[in-house]
Amino acid sequence: MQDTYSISELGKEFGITTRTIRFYEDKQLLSPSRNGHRRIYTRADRTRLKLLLRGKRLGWPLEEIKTVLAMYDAGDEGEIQQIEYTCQKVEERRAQLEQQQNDITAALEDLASIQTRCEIRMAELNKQSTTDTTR
Amino acid sequence: MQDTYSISELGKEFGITTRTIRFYEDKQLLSPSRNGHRRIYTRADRTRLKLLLRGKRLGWPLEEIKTVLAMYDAGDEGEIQQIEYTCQKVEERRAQLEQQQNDITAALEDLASIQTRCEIRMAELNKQSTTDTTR
DNA sequence: ATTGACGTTTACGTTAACGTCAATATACTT
DNA sequence: AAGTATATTGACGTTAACGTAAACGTCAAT
Repeated sequence: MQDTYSISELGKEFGITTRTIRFYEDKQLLSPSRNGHRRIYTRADRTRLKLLLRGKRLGWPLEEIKTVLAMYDAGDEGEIQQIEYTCQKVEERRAQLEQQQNDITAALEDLASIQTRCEIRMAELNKQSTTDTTR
Repeated sequence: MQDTYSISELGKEFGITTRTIRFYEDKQLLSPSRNGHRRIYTRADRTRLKLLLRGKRLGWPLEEIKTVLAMYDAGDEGEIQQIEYTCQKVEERRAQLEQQQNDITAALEDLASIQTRCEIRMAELNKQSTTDTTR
């Protein structure tokens, strides 16, 4: 485990281009420190990117991912207003995640039924081929 | 439960614009019948749209949703090639869904921990306010 | 006969999320 | 000193997924 990473190292590790990483920075989702002009990513930066990509896999737009990342930062700081706002955002996100969970469950069930139909059809096809007049 | 639906009925029911529904048709995700020029949606069409929107909530691009919808249609028809292709697609999708499931589990855990931190911070703030010198 | 609600096609506009150069800098190696 | 690898910013291009607006058709109600 390294302490810091270059932009290309992170790109390789996560299978994304450096352009993409810079784009995320441009959109203020990342803010690495610099050594001169060069970007240096700490472990915290890397974790942030990891969370970002998880959001992507869940289909969230970057703006939404940004607010989620902000929740990580704002969870134990700031005044009442800020904390209550964070709490509310947490609840919203939880609701959406639960919706997604239900959607996934339903989708998996559908896939199972499609698979069953496939198997039945395969059996049919095998039957046909064994009694086939062309043999 | 109606037998058929107009485009605006479906739009209202699912909270999307008619433009969106027509766009999906243009992309060949739907293919309603017509009464003259007017589109008529059967229950099957409605189900298709419902599945489509579920895919959207899971963050799938329309092209991917299209192949998934094709799986529903191709599950019990066609020759070996076709069925095996469908089977393979089913597996791919299952893998992605399971990945998403894991991501959701992780995200929910993170939210829980953020919530805990929020509560701790709230307690701190309450403590401060009760012993506050400004009172 | 016209108004209003609903529908149609056609076409251009917009935003998000990058890709693709190009020109330049820096550092290490040979 | 020259080459190679890796980095930088800046600018323009691209694709997906619609939005928006124009111009028109149809039918029922006023």
